[in-house]
Amino acid sequence: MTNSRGPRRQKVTLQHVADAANVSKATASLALSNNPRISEPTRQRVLEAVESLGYVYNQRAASLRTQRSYTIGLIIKDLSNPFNAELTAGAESQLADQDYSLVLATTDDDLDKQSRMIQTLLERDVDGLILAPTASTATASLQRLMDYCPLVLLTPYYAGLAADCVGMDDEKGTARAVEHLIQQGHRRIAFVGGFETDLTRQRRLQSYRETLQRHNIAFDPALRVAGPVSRRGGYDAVHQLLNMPAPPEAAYCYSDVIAFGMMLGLRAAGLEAGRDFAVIGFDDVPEASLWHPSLTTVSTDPRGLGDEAAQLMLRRISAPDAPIRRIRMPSHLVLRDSTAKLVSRQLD
Amino acid sequence: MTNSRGPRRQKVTLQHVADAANVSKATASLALSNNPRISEPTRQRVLEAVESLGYVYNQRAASLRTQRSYTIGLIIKDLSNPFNAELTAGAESQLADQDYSLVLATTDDDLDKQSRMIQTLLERDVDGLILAPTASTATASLQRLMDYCPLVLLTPYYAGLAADCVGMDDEKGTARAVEHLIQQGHRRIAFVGGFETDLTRQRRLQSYRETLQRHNIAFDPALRVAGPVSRRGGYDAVHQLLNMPAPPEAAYCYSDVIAFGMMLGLRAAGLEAGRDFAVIGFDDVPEASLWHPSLTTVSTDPRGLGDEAAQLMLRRISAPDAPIRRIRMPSHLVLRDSTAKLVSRQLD
DNA sequence: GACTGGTGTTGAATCGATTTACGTGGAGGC
DNA sequence: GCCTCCACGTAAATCGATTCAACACCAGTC
Repeated sequence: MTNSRGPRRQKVTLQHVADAANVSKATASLALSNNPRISEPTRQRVLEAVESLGYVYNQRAASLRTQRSYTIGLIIKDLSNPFNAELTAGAESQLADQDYSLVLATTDDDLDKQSRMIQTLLERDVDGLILAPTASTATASLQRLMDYCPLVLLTPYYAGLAADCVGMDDEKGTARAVEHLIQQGHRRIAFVGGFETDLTRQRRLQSYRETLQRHNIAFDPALRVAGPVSRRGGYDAVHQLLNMPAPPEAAYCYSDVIAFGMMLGLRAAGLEAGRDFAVIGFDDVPEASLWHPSLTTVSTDPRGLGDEAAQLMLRRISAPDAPIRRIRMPSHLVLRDSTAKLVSRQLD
Repeated sequence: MTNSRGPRRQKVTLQHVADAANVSKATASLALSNNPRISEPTRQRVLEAVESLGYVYNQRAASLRTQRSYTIGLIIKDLSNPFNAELTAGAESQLADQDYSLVLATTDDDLDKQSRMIQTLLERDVDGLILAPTASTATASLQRLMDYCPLVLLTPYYAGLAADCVGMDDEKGTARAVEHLIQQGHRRIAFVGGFETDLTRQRRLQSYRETLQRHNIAFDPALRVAGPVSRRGGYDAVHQLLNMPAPPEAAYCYSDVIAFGMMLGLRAAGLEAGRDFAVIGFDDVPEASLWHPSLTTVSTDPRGLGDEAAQLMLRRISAPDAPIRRIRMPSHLVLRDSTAKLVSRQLD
C-alpha cells in the first residue's frame, strides 16, 4: 500500500480529447458546446473520448478567453450571524441554479479587512460582487469599485451612489413596531442598541423619530441608548433606562439579541417583559419564538434577501446598462408575549 | 446623468503596466513578485505604473500557468443549519489567512446535486475540495475524485477510503450522554431520530448500544425510533414511545432540534422534560440554553471543525504525499435542566 | 469542365499571466 | 586589449480553452 494521496492522474486537456477522437482541438471545443456546424457522428466520437479519458472542462482556462468566470463574490460581515447565513444560503442557491459559483469572504465589520477581501475577489476575477458594506466605507471607494465589476449592495440604498441595492425595509418595520407600542398606550418608548456609525441603525432611528412625531410624541434623546449588538448590550441598557427620573415603559430594540439581553436585565430588576415592560426586537431569529416570554419582533426574510441580491446581480450582468434598481424587502411585525398587554387589550 | 452601470473601465493588463513603466511584460511580472534580479529603481517604476493605472492582478490568468488557483471548494449540505454555518465560518477564516478563497456549494443532502456540485467545482479548478458527503455516496466515486484533486472529508472516517478526515467524536459524546442517563438510574433509554442511511447516526447508534452493553443493559430495538431530523420528528416520536407497553423514561436524541420536538411532545402529553422524563440532545445549538427547560446536550465546536478541515487541506496541498490524517474533534456533555433530576440527586 | 454553395473541419490568433534561456553593457582581472 | 563575469532585462514559449477566417470536399448547375 502506498502513501501517495495527491492527485496522481495527470490533467487531461481538450487536446488529449481531440487526439483521442481524431479531430482538431477546435472541433472538440465546438462539439462540446453543441455547435450545429459539427456533425453528429463527430460529436459522438468527441463525447466518447471525454468519457473514456475522464476529461473535466477547465472553466478557468476558458474564462481567460471568454472573459466570464461564472463566479460571484459575496462579502458579508460574519457568517455566525444566522441572518447572514440565511442570506448566503439564498444567494448560493440562486446562483447555483444559473451555474454560477459563489466565492465567500467575510470582513468581521473591519474596514481594512473589507478592502483586502475586495482586492482578493477582484484578483480572482469574479463577474460581480455582492457586498454588505461595513459602517464607514467611503462612497468614493465604492464608486471606484464599480469601474471594476458589477456591484450589488446589501443595503436599501447608499447615499450618493448609483448602485443596485437590496435591503430590508427598516423604515416600515420600525414604524409598525413603534406604532404597535403607541397603540398599547405607551408614550415613553426607548430605542436601544447599536452604534451611531451603523447605517442600518441610523435608518431605524430616523423612522422611530418620525413615527413618534406623527403621533405627537416628543423625541427624548435620553431614551436613545447606544451599545453593542449583543445580549450584554441589552442587559446593560436596562440599568441605564430604569435609573432615569422618568423611566420608559417600553423599548424598541435594534435587534433581537439586544432584546434578549434586555429581557434578562429586566428580570434581574424584578420586572417581566410583556407584563411590566414591553419589548420588541428586530430580525425574528429562531430563538425569538423559543424565548420565554416569546419575543414580539419585526420579521424579515434573510433568505429572500440573498435570493434577490443574486438575481439583481445576474440581471446586471446580462444587462449592464439597465437602470439601477433598489429593492426593499418587506418586513412584518410578529406579535408574541413580550408585548402581551397589547394582545389582551385587543382581545377585550 | 447617465444610466450606464456596467464597468466602464477597460481592463488594465500587465502589458499596459509594462508599457507605462517602459519595461517588458516579463520585467513587470518579475518586479511584482519581488524577484531580486530586478533593480530597485525599475521595481519602483513598475509599482508606480500599477498605482496610476489601477492595475489589478489577474490570479485567474496566472493560475493557468502556475497550476494553482488559490481556491478551495467547500461542499456542505445546508447553510441554514447553524452547525454548518459555523463550520463554514471557521474554514473561510483559516483559508483567508493563507490567501485562499472559499467557493461554497450546497447539496441539500441530495446525491445528484452533490455530483453536480463536485463537477462544477472541479471545472472551476479548485486546488482542493472539502466535502461533507451525503448519506449514500459511493466509496468508488470518492476514490475517483481523489485522482482529480486533494480531498478532505467532513466525517471522522470513511470506510475503505484512505482520505484525510475530520469529524466530531460521535462515539465518546454519545457514551457520555448515555452514561449520564444510566447514572441517573434510567434503564429504558430511547434513541430518537435520524434515518438509517445517515452515517453519523450509525456511529452514534452503535456507541449507544455498546454503552448500554457495558452497563449490562439489554438493547431493545423498540426503543430505537427513526425519523426526520426536525422538531416534528421529535414530536411524533414521543407518541410512539409513550404508547409502548413499557415506555422509556429517558431519551438520547440524535440532534438538538429533535430534542426540542420531543420536549414539546412531552408537554402535550402532560409530561415535563427534566422532571418526568430526561432528554439529551446533540450539537448544543444556541437555542439549547434558551429553551425552557434548558437542554442537556453534547457540545461540539463546529467552528473548530471548519478550522481543522481547512488546515488539513492546506497541509495536504503543501505535502501531497504525507500520510493521511483522521482527526476527531472532542465533544463534551453540557448539563442543563432537561436532565435536572440527576443534578439534584448529585447535589443530595 | 468550370463555377457556385453548402457542409464540416481546422490552423492560428487570442485571453493575461509566468518562467526559462538568452542578450547586452560595463566593471574588473591579467 | 581581450576575456570573464555579473547584474539587469527581455523574447518567446507556455498554460487550456475559444473563435474566426480559411479550406477541403462534394453535389448540383449550366
